[in-house]
Amino acid sequence: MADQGNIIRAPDFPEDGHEWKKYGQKLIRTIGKHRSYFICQRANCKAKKRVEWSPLEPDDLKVVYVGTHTHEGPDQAGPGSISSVDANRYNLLTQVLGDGQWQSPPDHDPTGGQITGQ
DNA sequence: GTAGTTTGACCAAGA
DNA sequence: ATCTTGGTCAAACTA
Repeated sequence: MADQGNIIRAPDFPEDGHEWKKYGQKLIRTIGKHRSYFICQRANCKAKKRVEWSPLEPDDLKVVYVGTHTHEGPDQAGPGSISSVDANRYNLLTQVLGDGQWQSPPDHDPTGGQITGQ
């Protein structure tokens, strides 16, 4: 079909190497951006991913990982090696795609029980 | 025929 | 008690 340049569509999201299944998309009015919902299709993997981007600035991509991959990376996928949890032991990861700029952290704990790395 | 994707509607929580 | 938003599920369509 001729791409209707009018309808907003998810831009080319960066490949994480994992298999994500899109299960929903919504426009968040509070931030005025679109948000797509993805879930890892890997068995035993309950990791979820959210991608939000500005309808007018597809360059501002923000990928938010929720949950953790119970399986190793896309290269190993070892069911018996759940050591990956050691790297993803936290439940929320936020990455900014594009310019690598964070919109504006409300000022959470910079090192309080967050991803302090250790 | 399968897989993946899309849209709409429903539900729940919070203010 | 009401309204709005966010999140998820199901069904349908296309490639």
